[in-house]
Amino acid sequence: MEETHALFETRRQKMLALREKGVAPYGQRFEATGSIAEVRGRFADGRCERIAGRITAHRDMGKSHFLDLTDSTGRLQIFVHAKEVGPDAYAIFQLLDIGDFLGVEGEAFTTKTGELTLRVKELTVLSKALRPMPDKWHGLADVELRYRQRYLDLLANPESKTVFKQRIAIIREIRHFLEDRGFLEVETPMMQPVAGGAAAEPFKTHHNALNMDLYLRIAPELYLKRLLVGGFDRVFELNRSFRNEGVSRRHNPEFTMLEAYWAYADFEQMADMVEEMVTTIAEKVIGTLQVEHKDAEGKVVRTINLARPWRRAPYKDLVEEAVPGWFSLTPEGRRDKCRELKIEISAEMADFEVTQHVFEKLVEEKTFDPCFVTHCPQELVPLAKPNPADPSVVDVYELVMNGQEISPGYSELNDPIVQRRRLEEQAGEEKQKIDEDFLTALEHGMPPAGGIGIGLDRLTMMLTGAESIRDVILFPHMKGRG
RNA sequence: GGGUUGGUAGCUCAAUGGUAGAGCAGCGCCCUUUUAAGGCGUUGGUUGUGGGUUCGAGUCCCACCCAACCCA
Repeated sequence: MEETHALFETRRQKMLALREKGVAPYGQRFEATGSIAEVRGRFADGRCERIAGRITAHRDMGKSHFLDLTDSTGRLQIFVHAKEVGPDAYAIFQLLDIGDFLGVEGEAFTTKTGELTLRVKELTVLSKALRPMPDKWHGLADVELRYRQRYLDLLANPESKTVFKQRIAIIREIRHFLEDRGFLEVETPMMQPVAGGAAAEPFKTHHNALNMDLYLRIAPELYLKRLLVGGFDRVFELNRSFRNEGVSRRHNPEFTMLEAYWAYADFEQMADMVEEMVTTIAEKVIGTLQVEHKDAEGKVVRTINLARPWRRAPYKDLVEEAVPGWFSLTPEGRRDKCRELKIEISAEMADFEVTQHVFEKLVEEKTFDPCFVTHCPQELVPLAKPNPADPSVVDVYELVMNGQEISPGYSELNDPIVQRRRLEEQAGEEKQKIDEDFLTALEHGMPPAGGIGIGLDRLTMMLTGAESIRDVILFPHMKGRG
């Protein structure tokens, strides 16, 4: 797209022509009498108003021109006629295009077709657009352009804008919900000397002045727990974490996570809270507990029922439901069963991994209504507290919905000796991966606590019906153009 | 990483191996109440990039780039 392109050049010439007429093509502040929605709301024939917005349509009738002016609150038709604005302003008007920003002053009237309109008396050029807008009727369909040039997607596709407004509302309501319950929002380091709190590959960076390597956090967990040690009983953080792994429909290298910790609570109270939080938000933001997911043609492909109470079931029961008799089989019998069910497994997999694979394929991917999976095997969640009655399982829930894992919740491990042993086992030879400062904090005493993590991007996908994480992240990660 | 599909004008899309087209946008003209305004005319292309086959390639073959989907 060279800048000598004819469409670009035509608009650039118009911009220069404006300058020659003494009109600044990139204007100053403009005092409107109200937003377009406000002006619409108090519309009365004969009333004088000043509005500003982008020109989004132009219907040229010869001497009469009807244009749409659009701001973030809505659209209003304006009427431009040489007799109303005078010859000088009309000459300026003829240098304007769809996409330009314009301020106008005019008198309200209603056309014979009933359209609310401003009869323009005075116009102020606010900004000249040098590149054309996307197709007004078809919008911007090219998914690659929609992601790479999100501003065009937002301008051309109203449904895309709606999803992002819903995302903003979801995040706002989560904050309200937690603050109402006495949780304090905190900020902890995104650059950490040791990337802890999850098993994931971190991004590495370097601090020049201190000559030290740092990692972008893969989770805020270990710092939030330090705050429990420090006497903050209810804390949460709602912000970005980073994982240096693949990009897919469900993964973006930077993603938004909510983590919350509640002293003296356990995983079941956390499950209660998550259930209440998600249903409250769904009702406030989406307006329903029956969330519809549609295909490209607009046909409903599934409906997620968020009505309470949400199902809670032990991991083993769910696997048995999917494959009756699974836990009576020998390890070899389970592998045979997988072949029979056409579930791919590899020879190196441990037995618990084979079961987990069956869980993912036959339970997780087929569970659309929310379900708290409890009593997960200890091997799957090495950092969690063992269940007092059955040490082979841990006091953890995994919330599954929309075919994905959305949120884990723990009764947090607060025994510093056991925590050290677990971290050492996890780190193996790589002792530098152990956050000693965190272990020191635990040794000073951390109250028993419940904790949760929720992937905000996936939660937003579930609530808005988006099928790709790129549809809920304004500027998703993309490869450089070749 | 593997497979499938796709990339053509600013945008949305066509085009049996045989002259690269339409709608919108743009440009010019007509029109004083339009709603995707309308009418007449018109500009605009290294068909993702680089090779190859062929008398002739958007189309067939190879490599690469980017994207979507599926799989790992």
